[in-house]
Amino acid sequence: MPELPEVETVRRGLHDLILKRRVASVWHDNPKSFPNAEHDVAGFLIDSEIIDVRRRAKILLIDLSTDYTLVIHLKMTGQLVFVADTVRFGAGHPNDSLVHALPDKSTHVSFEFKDGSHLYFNDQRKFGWVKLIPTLEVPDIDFMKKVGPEPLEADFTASEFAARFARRSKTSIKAALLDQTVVAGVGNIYADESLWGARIHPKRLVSSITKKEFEDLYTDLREVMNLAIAKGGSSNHTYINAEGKKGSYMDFARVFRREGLECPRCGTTIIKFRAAGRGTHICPNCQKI
DNA sequence: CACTTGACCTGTCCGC
DNA sequence: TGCGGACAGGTCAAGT
Repeated sequence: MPELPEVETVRRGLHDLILKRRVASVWHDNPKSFPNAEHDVAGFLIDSEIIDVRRRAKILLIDLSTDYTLVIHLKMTGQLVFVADTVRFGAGHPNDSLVHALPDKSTHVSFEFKDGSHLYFNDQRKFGWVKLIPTLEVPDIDFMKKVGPEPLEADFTASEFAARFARRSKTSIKAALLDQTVVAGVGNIYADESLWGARIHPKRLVSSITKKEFEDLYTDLREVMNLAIAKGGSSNHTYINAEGKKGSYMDFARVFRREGLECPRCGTTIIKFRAAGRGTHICPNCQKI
């Protein structure tokens, strides 16, 4: 599900909602969703206090006062939703946008805090996971060692962006954009949206992309991701933020999931096909091979 | 090493 | 209404 803007939206919400709360208990129903040693849970999660909520690429990092960290990947359908009160729902309640109370059948991990509030990890497809790891060991995780730079960092430049693609020169630009070791956090939505912005066909070989095109792609990727964060991310039927609310970026999408509609730049009908193994949307007039 | 494909799961939608 | 197949915002382990 979530790409960088959605994970960042969840991070910001969690930061406001769970900082300084103390963990009372944890429940799970699936070892793949929560594959942690019992003695670590008992010794370093229970009774710990949330001291920070960070993000790297599409991974959330919830730091605990015990020098352990909850490392969380939402994959396709994961959600982290904070619920202050599981009893009363309805108009005016902070979670009134939820169509039903949590936990539900997709809840696979649940944290209860000392004040009675809960953090639910819901995951329809069970690809996501929550791992409890010593904070100092987080950088040693294989993914963390190989993941590329954060594209929205102020000191990340267009020339650095272009240089990252060097070792993926024989694949398509879309496959390379989706490769987390090239640049962190890009997924299917923002790959299509940024390629449309830069007028690049997703099947173009990386080796054929000009310096100017890399500069345009860099600029548009940052613009589109910053806009998406400002709009609270993109929501399909599975994505909601930490308060249970949907994001509105899809109201601003130019090509993603808009096949059959007009290109907002030239009016040509947007088409969908497969590229890099993923559903891919382009304007066939603006983006040519 | 670089690249592509299948697998991991569950739910939904679309055509017969 | 039922059934089969494709597909869904991600990544990893295999295969070539």
